Amino acid sequence: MEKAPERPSRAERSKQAILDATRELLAEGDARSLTVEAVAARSGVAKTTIYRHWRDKWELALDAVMIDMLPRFAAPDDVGDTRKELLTFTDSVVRILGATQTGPAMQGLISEIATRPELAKDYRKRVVEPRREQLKPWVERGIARGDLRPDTDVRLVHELLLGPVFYRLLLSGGPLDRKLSNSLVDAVLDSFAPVDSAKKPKRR
Amino acid sequence: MEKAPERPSRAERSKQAILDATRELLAEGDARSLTVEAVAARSGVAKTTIYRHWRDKWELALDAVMIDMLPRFAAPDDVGDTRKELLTFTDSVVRILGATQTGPAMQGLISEIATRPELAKDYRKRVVEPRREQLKPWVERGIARGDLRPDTDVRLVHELLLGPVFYRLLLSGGPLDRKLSNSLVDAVLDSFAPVDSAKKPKRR
Amino acid sequence: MEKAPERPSRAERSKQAILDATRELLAEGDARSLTVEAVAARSGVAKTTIYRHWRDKWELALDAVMIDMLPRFAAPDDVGDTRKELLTFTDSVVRILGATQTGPAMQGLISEIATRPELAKDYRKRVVEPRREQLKPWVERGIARGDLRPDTDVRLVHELLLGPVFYRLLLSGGPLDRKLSNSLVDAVLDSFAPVDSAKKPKRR
Amino acid sequence: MEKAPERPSRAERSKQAILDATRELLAEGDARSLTVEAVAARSGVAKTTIYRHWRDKWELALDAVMIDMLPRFAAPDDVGDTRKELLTFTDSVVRILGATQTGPAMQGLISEIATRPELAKDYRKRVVEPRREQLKPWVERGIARGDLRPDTDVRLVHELLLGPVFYRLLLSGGPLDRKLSNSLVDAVLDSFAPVDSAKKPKRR
DNA sequence: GACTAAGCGAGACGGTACGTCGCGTCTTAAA
DNA sequence: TTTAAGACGCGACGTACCGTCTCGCTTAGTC
Repeated sequence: MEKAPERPSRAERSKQAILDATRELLAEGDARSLTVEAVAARSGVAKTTIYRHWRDKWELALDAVMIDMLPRFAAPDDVGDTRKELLTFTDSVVRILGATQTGPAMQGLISEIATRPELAKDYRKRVVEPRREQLKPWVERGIARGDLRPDTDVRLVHELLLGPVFYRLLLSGGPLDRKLSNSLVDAVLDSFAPVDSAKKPKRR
Repeated sequence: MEKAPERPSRAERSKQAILDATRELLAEGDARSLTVEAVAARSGVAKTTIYRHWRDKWELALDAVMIDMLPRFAAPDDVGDTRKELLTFTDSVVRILGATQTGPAMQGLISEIATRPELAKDYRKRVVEPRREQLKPWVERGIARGDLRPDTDVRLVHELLLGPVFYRLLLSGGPLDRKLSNSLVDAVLDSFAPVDSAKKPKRR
Repeated sequence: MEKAPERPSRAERSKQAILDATRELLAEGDARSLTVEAVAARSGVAKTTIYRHWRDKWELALDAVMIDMLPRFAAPDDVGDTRKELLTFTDSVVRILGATQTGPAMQGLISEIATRPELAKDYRKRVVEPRREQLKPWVERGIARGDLRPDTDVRLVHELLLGPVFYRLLLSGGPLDRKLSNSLVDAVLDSFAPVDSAKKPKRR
Repeated sequence: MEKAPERPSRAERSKQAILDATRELLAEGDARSLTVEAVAARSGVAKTTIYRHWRDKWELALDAVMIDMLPRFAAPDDVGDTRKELLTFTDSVVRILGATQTGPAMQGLISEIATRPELAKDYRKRVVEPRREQLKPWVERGIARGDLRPDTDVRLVHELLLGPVFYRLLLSGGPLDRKLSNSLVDAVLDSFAPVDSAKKPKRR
């Protein structure tokens, strides 16, 4: 006989409740003011249960942030236009950080990520590297199309596109908007343009 | 008769002792594990005295970090070579963050800077803006020499040069070295090269 | 099968440890020099735990003092002799204040009791009133026996017997001894003697 | 030529300002909440100056209280009526403690007086003993008039009259009013009435 | 009538304890 | 057996006042 439609286990259910509560709380304040006690209260779960699943509140916060962040990564579809593709990539990040609760959350979380090896490793594995891998086919198609130099370094492209975004989020306070994405993509396209590229007009 | 060489006031002396102790402690751990109590103990100063001069440990930490950071800013001397000049600018930052205690300190401090308006404002006024102002004459000379386009945006140059550095420091974990500075300067020079620049060989 | 002899709960155990430590410390100094931090250290309990059970050190001190004071109240047994009964009452107080650590403790505590309504209320409810109630049957028997006037005011008797004792403890510094109790009881017996009492010799 | 009317020295003037400010502050709160800093601010005097004249705030507070208390002692005039005389004595204390700021001040001060030998000594010398001396002629006249027994103990009379007053002020919280003074004087008169006194009606 | 040293205001300092917060652990009782 | 509920040990926080210590400026009193 068929099993009922997979009611999640008790453990799964409380895990979910915890993550939901965490995301709610992150949306209300920033990660710095997140409190395990508040998460427990909000989710109706005992503090003990939280610690059963996460080492501490930072790992929990990182997990919660990822839930909102990961699904927003743009898929590396081929739309036949390198600029458009890079813009899709860059702008998805700009919007996540600039227009959702993920921005403030990352602001509060970043010190923990930067200073704790486990968190840093986790973040790189789940975010930095996937995003780099995702960028790769786009860059490769750009090279194939003659929009980028054959020796274009994906890593550097990645850093030139996202570094300034985080710099604004964390330090300079500049606006995270479409203009930024555009400028960054332009800069990268110019920077890695083939040496012998026809002197076509460079700006949109 | 000559005056004695101006012994600093008591207030100045304890302020200095506090800042020194803070810098020592930052050098030993990161900013996250900095403790007002430890600063007091190390400096031989009462906790109260620390709170008399700084709102909280983060403002203290920021001040202490600046002491090490600000004097390291390269002076915008004219050496007649735009690449060299931009490299001086970029590399000074890379070295401060990559080879001194300022790197770890900033890692622990950044969440506070990013989330607290007063700290953010202070940081921008004392670091971001001066650095941008400092970059301006270099960029202007680059334009004058025909190495950069006349419409080159100093702000964007600033962000393209430093954003990736912080991205490595905080998230991607990539190396902060001479190679990075070089790549960034190359990218910027290519990106903002005049449209009609002679097709001289682009790399060193 | 028999249950084990009810090991007290953790909460009870730490409460007890706190009270014990407090009583020890009160015995060593007076209530004014009592420190929550010292109580915590002595009892091996966290400061927080103390504040979980008592608003502040004064409520704790009062509780601790009561532990030593309350069980010493003499029971209002009928021994057939009004003088003896009143003496028992008075002397129990004189001895508690004069010969145990309760005296010094009360000296340090009294300002708080006198100035803080909650403490005052607590003290009256737990000490003043019970003691007055306790005195009542003795006075009533005294009236029945013809040793006291029928309109003898228990409250006033109470105050005449104890007021001078506290006055010595707190202000005049006179000795708290058997002689005092005797004098006070004599005074009260004379004061409230029936108008028509036979002119029996008035002193012992 | 005549000297101007003796302008007090600077030291005297600031001493006075300090005492005035202290009395004002005592009138606003109780002695427990008195702070040296507030006294300095209110009197426009430096903290140092306060400590030049008083060991600590308690000695200052005691001095300030005495200023209000001492002049209120009733003079032991002979009005030809023992009851009236004792009532004058008792009621002056009841009114000082019950109707002026001296009551609350004493409540906050008493623990210091009781626990610190210097303060206790000072208080006894300036208040307890003078008051006892003052009571003496009244008692003696009472004996001479046949209202009191020849062996009447002034000290005990003193304690029976004032002990209950302080007991109410500090612990029982009963009213400090004319009724109390009356009851106490009655009790004392009855208590120390000559053995062979005519059985005159005992109450007013 | 100017000079000088004591006394003063202002206010920072070292210090003790306060009462609070949030962490991560441990206990207890119920489901 | 796993969980919710919640007390606990701990470490640091930022605050309040204490009593002390400079530091110039005033202010009497002395030459």
